[in-house]
Amino acid sequence: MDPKLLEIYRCLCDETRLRLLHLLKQGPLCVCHFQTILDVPQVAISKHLAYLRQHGLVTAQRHEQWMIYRLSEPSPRELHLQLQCLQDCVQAYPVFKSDLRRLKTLRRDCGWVAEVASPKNKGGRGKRMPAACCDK
Amino acid sequence: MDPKLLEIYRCLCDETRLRLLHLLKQGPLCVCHFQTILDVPQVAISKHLAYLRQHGLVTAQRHEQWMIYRLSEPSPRELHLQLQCLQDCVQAYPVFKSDLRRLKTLRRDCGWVAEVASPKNKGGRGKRMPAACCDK
DNA sequence: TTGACATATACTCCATCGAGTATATGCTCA
DNA sequence: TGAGCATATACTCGATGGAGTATATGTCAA
Repeated sequence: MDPKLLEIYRCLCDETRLRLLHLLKQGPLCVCHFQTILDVPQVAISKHLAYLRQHGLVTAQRHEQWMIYRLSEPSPRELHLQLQCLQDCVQAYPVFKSDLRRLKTLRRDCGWVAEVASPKNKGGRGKRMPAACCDK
Repeated sequence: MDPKLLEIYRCLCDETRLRLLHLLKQGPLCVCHFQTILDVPQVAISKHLAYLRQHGLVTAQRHEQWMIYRLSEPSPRELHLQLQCLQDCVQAYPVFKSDLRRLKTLRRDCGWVAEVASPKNKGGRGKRMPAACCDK
């Protein structure tokens, strides 16, 4: 059996990874933002992101000192369906809601996040990330 | 975090369990039919069904010497969504197609399966299961 | 070039999982 | 009551997963 679907499910059966994917569904993010939002030790975030990367769900790209993670594009059909379903399921769980709330705050306060998340406004693309990212 | 969603994902990250759930989505089945369809050792089927039962995805009911498994009713929202999504994802995988094919054969040959699966035709409900179920 | 920061990797420990084998339980029928 | 069938449980073993700690790597800026 094509391992894809199983791989996806294995990626989805950890709370931290669910939260990471849920956030990534809103747009690319760097590790330090995940740390801020999830309030989980750096090493855990990093390892879970590595896991997701090894299984092809996300890709990473260095930008100066920061690693930017985003969902794989183009996403295979199963992944797309699963992430949509996750999105629907997650409504009832407070953690995900508060993650979203924190993400919005970050977007407001950190020019960079807002910009990468919705790349329509390209003014200053890649130039607005402050020294410690968003003055974290 | 309410463990429900994670529990569901953990149940979904094994191929045998995916196949079991996929079949149960079509209607109740007894263990011997799972064996016939999946061609997997009895003990494996039994243990995976126990796993699904422990996590509330399926229920079991004895009928004479046979154990009839069915999806939990009413299914919680997440489970419903997930099983629907599984259904969609699974289209591309030959295993699941051939499982369905075998299920249809069983329904044709085994009065009992056909009857339990679509309980509209109630004639002889519970009486038509032959000695060794469907003469397997 | 040194120090600070962001992130990744290596290593250990413990829990869980899945497969296999053997055996137990529950039911039916002769 | 004993045999046979359907199913479940106990036990072992090896693989994988997740947490924590320590350390390495890559980048920037002074």
